[in-house]
Order: sequence, then C-alpha cells, then structure tokens
Amino acid sequence: MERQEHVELGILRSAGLRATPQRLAILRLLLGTQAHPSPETVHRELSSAYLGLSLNTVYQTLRALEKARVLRRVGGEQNLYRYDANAHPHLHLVCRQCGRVDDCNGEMMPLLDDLSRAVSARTAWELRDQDSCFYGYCPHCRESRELSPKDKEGHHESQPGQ
Amino acid sequence: MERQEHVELGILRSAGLRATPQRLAILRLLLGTQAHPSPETVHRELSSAYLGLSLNTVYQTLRALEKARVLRRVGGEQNLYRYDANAHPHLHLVCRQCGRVDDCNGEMMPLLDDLSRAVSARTAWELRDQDSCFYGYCPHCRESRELSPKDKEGHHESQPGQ
DNA sequence: CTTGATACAGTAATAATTCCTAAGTCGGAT
DNA sequence: ATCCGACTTAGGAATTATTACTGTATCAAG
Repeated sequence: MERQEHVELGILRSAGLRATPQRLAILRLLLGTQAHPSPETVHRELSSAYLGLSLNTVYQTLRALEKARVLRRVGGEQNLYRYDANAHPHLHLVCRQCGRVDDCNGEMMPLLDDLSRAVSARTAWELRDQDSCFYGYCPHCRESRELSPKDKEGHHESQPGQ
Repeated sequence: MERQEHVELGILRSAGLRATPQRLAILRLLLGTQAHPSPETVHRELSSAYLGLSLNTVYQTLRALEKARVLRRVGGEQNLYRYDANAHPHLHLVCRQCGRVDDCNGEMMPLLDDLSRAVSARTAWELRDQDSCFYGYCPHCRESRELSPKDKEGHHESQPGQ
C-alpha cells in the first residue's frame, strides 16, 4: 500500500500538481472504482475519512486532474458531472432509469477506433478526445421495466446510488 | 411556406401536442438549423419575433418535444443543454474552444451501427439511443490555436495559473 | 359559441457549479 | 531541519441553468 500510494503520487507529480492528502484520496478513489462518481459522491465518500473535506476542493481537484488529462468527464445525465479515471477511449452505457454508468471496453474498441479514424480522415477537425454514450436501460432496470411497463419514456429520475 | 407550416404542424399533431404559435416557431427554428442551440439561444432568437416569449415556455416545449422523440438532447458543453432535430443517430463534433457542435453523418453511420450492434449483442443492456461526441477543435479554432499556441494541453507542463 | 383541458408568462425555488478570500500546507532553497 | 513563497484548502456567497408553482389566456372538440 505504500507502493500503492506511490502510484497516485507519481501521477500527481508528473502532472505538475502538488500532492496533498485530499488529492491523493480523491485520485485513489477514482482509480479504484468502476463507477463514475459525481463530485457530490466523491465528497460524500471521502468526507468521513477526511473530516472537513470541502466540496469546493473536490471540484477544484477534479478540474485540475481533468485538465492534466488524468481524469475524464463523462456526459452522463446531463446536468451532473461524472468522472472516470480510465485513460484509454471507451464507450459508456448510461441507464435512463437509475443513472448508472458502465464502461464498455474490450472487443468494441477496434470499432471505436475505426470510427475515430474515419472522422479524422474526413473532417478538418482536430480530435482530442471522445465520449460515446449509449443510453438505455441497465440489466436490472430493464427487468423491472418489463415486469411493470407503467411508462414507456420520459423518465428523469436520477441515481438512487452508485 | 404554407406547406412548410404544415410540416411542423403535422409533427406536433402526430406527437399528440397542441400546435401553438410558440411551439411552431421553436420547432421551425430547430428544423431549420444545423447548429445545436441551447434553450437560451432559442429564446434569444425568437423573442424578437415573438415578443414576450418566455424562457420557461422554451424549456417546456423543448422538453415536450424531446419526450415525444422529435428532438434530442446533446451532451455538448456539459452543463448546458443543446438540442438537435436530426432524428437518426449520428455523431457530434464538439469544439472545446468555441462550443460549436457539428453533426457528422454520411459515411460514418455504418460504423456507428456496427458499434451499436456489437454492444447490443455483447451486453444485457437494452439500448434506446446514443450520443457519441468527439471533442476537439473545429477548423476555425484549430487554426487560431496553431497560430498562438498559448496553452499546450497534454504535456505535463501545465501552468496551474487558472 | 361554449367549454374543458392545456399552454403561457412571470415569479420563486432548486440544484449544480464557480468565485472570493483568508488561513493553511507543500516543497524547494537555505 | 527550517523557512518562505507559492499553491491549496475551506467555507460561504454568488452565479448559472433548470424546474416548480400559479393564475390567466388560448386551443380545439363538440
């Protein structure tokens, strides 16, 4: 775990950022989760361990890490930021009902690369990054919807949990 | 132009929505632009023609049309809604500098379909929609950046000046 | 034309994010 | 090991985008 610490520290250092306990903790949380937490969630999760961690600090840190290309912002439910420490490009599956965001990697990546290359080749844009989201219903919500098809669309509920 | 009116009217009718002047105007604006206006922009553009058009009405109308699947919400700059009347799935190119959002259609679509099918086949998710965004710099901003490379992101030299 | 339902405008409220500033902390130089 | 300057943090206030509420106006079916 000493060794583990060094991972985050090295990331911060090579990003030209100071290594503070808050930043190490935030970075470790992001590196260690498959979920895509919002700033609010990060704050909630860490404020027990780091009493008095300011939500503002979370925002600033996430922004700094995003600018340093350590984290990426994902366009989940659109008026809530979601963060992702997975550096290489990948797809996101966003559940319309519970707000869950899954990564989708592996066999799909070559297809995504093809797409990216095709766009680069055919437009005058300088591409830097991507965020491909597929919206729908996660396995769990899908099932619950099939049992009680009360409403077909237009649900705006947000996440009950991560 | 009479004929044109009927297009929007028919869309509203078949969506089960009342045809009001405000809605017709909003819908016409969206159908007639390649840009991806925000609610604020829609309001600004129309409030000269429709004195007193309420921003609130714009929001309500856009939401209603989105629910009826006439419009789609695009994850542009992430804390601002952007709307798009292009019904079939397509890519979006989002400029990091000026916020411009372009559609990218045509030859790329088969690749996008492949991707979508691959995801459907390999996950238990029920996909409904997608919003694939590629972030970068539009031709114009790209040029201005090459002339004055004030900030070079992507290198660990970032001056945390803010 | 009447009438019931729905949309509108305006105001207030909410939620997420950013700004501001004093106090605190990091880390290179002494 | 200590100090100092620069960067960070915390906390609250301010800002921005969006939604809720409410009385009035308007639509469209009969």
